[in-house]
Amino acid sequence: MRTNLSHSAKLTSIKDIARVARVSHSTVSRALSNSPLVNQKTAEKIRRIARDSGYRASAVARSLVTRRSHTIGVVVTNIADPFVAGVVSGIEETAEGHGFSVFLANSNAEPEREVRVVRSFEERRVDGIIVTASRVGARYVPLLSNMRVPIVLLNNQHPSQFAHSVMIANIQASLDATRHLIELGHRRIAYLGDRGGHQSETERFTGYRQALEAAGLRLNRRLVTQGDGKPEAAKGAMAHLLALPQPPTAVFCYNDLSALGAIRQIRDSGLHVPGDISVVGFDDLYISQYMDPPLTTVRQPMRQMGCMAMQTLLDIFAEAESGHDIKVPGELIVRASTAPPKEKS
Amino acid sequence: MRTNLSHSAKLTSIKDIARVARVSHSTVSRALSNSPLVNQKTAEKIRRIARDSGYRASAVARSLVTRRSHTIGVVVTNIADPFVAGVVSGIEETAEGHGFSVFLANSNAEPEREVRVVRSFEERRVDGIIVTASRVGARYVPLLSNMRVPIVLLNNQHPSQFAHSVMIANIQASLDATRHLIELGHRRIAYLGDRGGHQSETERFTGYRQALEAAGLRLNRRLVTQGDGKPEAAKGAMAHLLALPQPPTAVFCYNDLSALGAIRQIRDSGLHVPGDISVVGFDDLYISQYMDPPLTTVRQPMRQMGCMAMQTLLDIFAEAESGHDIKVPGELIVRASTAPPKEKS
DNA sequence: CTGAAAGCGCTTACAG
DNA sequence: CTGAAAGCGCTTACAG
Repeated sequence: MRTNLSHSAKLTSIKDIARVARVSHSTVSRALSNSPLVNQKTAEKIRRIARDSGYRASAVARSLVTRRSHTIGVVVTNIADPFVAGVVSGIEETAEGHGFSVFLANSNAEPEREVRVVRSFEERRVDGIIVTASRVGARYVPLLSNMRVPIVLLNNQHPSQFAHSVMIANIQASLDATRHLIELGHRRIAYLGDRGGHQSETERFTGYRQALEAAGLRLNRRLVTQGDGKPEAAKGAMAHLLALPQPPTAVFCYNDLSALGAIRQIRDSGLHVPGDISVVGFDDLYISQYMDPPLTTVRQPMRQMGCMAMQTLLDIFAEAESGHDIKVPGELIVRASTAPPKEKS
Repeated sequence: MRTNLSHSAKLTSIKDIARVARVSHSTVSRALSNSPLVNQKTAEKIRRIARDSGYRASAVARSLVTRRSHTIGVVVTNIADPFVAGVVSGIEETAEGHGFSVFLANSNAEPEREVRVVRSFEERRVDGIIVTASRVGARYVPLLSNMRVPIVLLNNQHPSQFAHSVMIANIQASLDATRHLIELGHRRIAYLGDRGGHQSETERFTGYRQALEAAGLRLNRRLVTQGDGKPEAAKGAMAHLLALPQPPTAVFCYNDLSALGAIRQIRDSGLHVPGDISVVGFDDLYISQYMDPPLTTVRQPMRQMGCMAMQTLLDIFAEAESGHDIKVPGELIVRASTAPPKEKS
């Protein structure tokens, strides 16, 4: 006598299955979690019933008792930023590979919203949180440090001592990028930054400054300007640089999107890249190799950094507390947007 | 006598709060959900205690009893695709605005993985699912149609009749784009498609074909080629078109990323856009206006489409079952990558 | 307005 | 190997 249950009504709980299998719900629970504490035959029968009926165990009920949700929360400024998307892709990849689901929330860089989503993550009892490229200020730190779940910060403004972090080695990478321009023969090198005040910005500027210094070049404040990490603002900043009595022959940009805007402006002004002005970016977005000209830039291994952040969380869950302030080296990718300056300056 | 609880040990459940407030946990529950069934003073006291102790209600416990998780699952092929990122951004925005959290999962366009993540969403008891730009084939449909939660498909291959959908009006938009090229005077217009077989691809090709037909132009099969929606494959396909004895004077691409690759190849072959060849894309990604030349393309309101998909879900939850097969019009954005052909053909 | 009770769907000692 | 029992942290009739 076989139990044929294909296409039968859905069994929605362990009790339903227990009833048709004529065992206790404890046994069903054990069978479905492959516990050895259950007779082989019985276990198989139970599993078959579960499969045939399309039963799906409730992760929420399980979470309630195990106190582990196998869920993490990821808060990003803006998922439409290609850097962020790359990172999230890496996070999701390794999370999924370990049976974790990921909640994603945009903060739009609004402090209140960032606080709100972190709060909601707490209520959902996530096992950990990753915060990517947050620019939210100091008032955010206390909230984070009060949390009972581990937090990993990725390229964040305020690497709080309460949290673990994954960061690109901004200073060294920016130094490399700027030195590349110096070695090409440039002397009037501009820095087109992000909005001031956060760590990545400060560090990238520092690398730029150190490279000039090491080459015995004077830092010219007029060649230091700000965008906001997006093309439009960079366009404006570039226009400003081009209007200078002595415009730069090269510009190191905070990121690739800024470089995109800068190049657009250079073109609109009737000049050429790299003929008239060399441009270097930061990120190596997927599209940067297809830009015109293909962009010289610092590669951040975005996916990999996402993986690392998730792996850090997994290590912490497993209590394999290793050193968790990871510094990832950037890599200078030289393409066609940089060349020796036309004129000697 | 005031209860001062700032900095006290964390109260982790409603019972803990009940104890210090000297009421039953039922009353605490009511107070925290702003039920009118509780004395004003008592309610305030309870809320103060909760606030001061950093208490966070467990959404998982609540979900278990209410059978609503206020959670949705979003499955995407690849979050690093800028179109997808735009859509997700819209979804998240309206979800957050209505107290919903979103699970994000990449399928990498692998059928097994897509099935796996949908299954995991079921276990997590999401209230609804949005599937974006899936290319997963027919074997996926039965899984979806068996689900007990509402599903919204966004620009999907197989708009199953079991699910609701939000789709760009591919045919009309592609017709407009191709007609734009015809009106500029082009006669040898190529179509650089995606991999065959899915709906968006088929429809965009149909629009292209209809435009030619309407203008009395013959469809030339040699001018129809395939990429995979990404720049690299498009580059190869473009190289193929350029090698033709009679190369096209214009090319309509499946999407902006394909256009990016096509333009790259045209440049690498020493030709100019739009001087030698006009190029039209589809999507209007954020970067497309900054490309060189700025890209003529069909705008898909990605964020808005994401909002619509989420709103559809919200409507269904509210049982305001309206018509839920939304067709969104595309908009042709004419920029600098298209111009009249040099030679008369 | 308030509390005791039942129950959401699981897991896991505990006792056989 | 199996089942009865307790409990995870909530909500919500039900009875006062």
